Amino acid sequence: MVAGLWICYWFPRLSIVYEIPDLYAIVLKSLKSIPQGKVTTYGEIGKALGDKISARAVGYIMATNRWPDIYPCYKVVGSDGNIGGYSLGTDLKKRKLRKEGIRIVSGHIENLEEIVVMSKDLKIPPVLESLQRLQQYLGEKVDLSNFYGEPRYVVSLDLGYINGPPDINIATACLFDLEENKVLSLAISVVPIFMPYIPTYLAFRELPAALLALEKILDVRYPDIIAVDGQGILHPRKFGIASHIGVITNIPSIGIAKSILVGKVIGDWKKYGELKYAPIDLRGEICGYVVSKGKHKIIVSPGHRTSVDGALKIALSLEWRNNENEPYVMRIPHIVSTHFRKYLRNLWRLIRDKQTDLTSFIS
DNA sequence: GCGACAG
DNA sequence: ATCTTGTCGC
Ligand SMILES: [Mg+2]
Repeated sequence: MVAGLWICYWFPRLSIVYEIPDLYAIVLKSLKSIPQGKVTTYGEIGKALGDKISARAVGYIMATNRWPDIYPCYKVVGSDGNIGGYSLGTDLKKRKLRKEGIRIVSGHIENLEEIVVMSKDLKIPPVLESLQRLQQYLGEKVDLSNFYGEPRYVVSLDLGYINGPPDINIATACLFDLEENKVLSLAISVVPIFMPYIPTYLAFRELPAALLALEKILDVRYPDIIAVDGQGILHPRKFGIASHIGVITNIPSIGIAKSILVGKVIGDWKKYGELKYAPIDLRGEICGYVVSKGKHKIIVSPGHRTSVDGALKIALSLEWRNNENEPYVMRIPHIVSTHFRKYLRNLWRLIRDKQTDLTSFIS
């Protein structure tokens, strides 16, 4: 009997989750239609998906292909003609390509333009275009006027990953009382996901697990605001994951990230107690701020029903502990997700390897 | 060739 | 984001 550890889960009620494509299946299945003697590139597949920025994610899907005999990922090479990597060895990739009559000189295909299958000829629907349109459509609903009053109850959201495939998300939603500075509730979700990380499409990777945990917390209490690990409107389409969660729940939200996706810090730092902050410009508009404490920094931007200044004001009010790299309220879901991930990983290793220690592990 | 790319 | 031990800095 093969060892197993199964986590049972259900989908969030919010319907966006059903629109998220299985990029692994789409890309892997498309490889079967590449004719003998032809190849394609990571970039062409990315273009066919609807955004060339996904080229590296395509590489990740190839690298983690568990069925190389069924899905011929050796037919995908670099756009400069370099044949690229192969988990079964680069030599085998060369041999498989040569067997189809493809000429390779020092790891390089000389006549790539003659044998490459272009994006329009790949059997791949432009799913990223649809997701981008969804971001633009929902982005028009973002409200940047500030909600009324001082926030007391906040839900902070963050995730950890177990690498697959399928990758698994562990999301933690933390209901936190800013007045008493204490945790009121935690909700943890474990969800397999079929979207790789693609810059500017992060939400579609993290939304299913994040919403599942968030919905459970909303059964306890609606918070004044949701603080999401990621960007709000500091996004090419002004619709990062914090805005996305804000709009589909219609709850005020802010994004708190550790680095910038787009935009530029404008000089002109100001002091606020132990903190310093400076505005971030996106296409001539101030869309967020960098807030720093010592060597650590966070990037804050409004998500929904919050103003840029309102988001800054909240960020400046959050408590940082010791020399930690982010405010305490954001650190909790991060730590909980990480611990839960390690717990699951250790439990799995135990089931797989050393049955006899199971009782002592659990106690 | 270099830089840029939330998690 | 994760992998992974000891090691460096405050
Ligand atoms: Mg995170």
